[in-house]
Amino acid sequence: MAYWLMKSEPDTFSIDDLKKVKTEPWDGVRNYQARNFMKEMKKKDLVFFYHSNCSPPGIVGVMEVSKEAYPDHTSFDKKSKYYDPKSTKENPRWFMVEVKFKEKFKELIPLEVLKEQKSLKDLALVRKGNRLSIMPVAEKEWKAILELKL
DNA sequence: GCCAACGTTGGC
DNA sequence: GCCAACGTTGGC
Repeated sequence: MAYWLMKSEPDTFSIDDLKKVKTEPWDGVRNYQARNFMKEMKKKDLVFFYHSNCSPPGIVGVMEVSKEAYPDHTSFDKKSKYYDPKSTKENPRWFMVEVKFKEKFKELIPLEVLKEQKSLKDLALVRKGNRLSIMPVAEKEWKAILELKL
């Protein structure tokens, strides 16, 4: 089993939104590295939910992969803001996974606190200028982060 | 295949 | 709202 972290802007889609709808297709990813990580995800993999572009940014909970990578149909939809003419049903370029709500932390674990952890110095999230929205988390890192929650 | 210009991400 | 860092695009 593997561990991951996925970012979302809470104004667009927050952990509370996920809690309400229970499961959600993670559509709109238009970055090759992030896409490739989604293709590696397996059912039951655990994923940190990260709130980005807000104050304060940080990890707010845990979700679980409930459906493995399948074509992101919003890339075929001319009306969607995620439309990509280079992605076709015959040869889809973009994929998504479906995630299921597991847990919302009592308190957000701030990015600032994550940055202080020596054990997390290799995590892409805390490295300067990193904009990757989906990234792998090592088992050791996963455990270290869970110890930070209240 | 290089690289400048441009658009986006996301912390602050 | 600013802007640094990064990815992508397109001219050559």
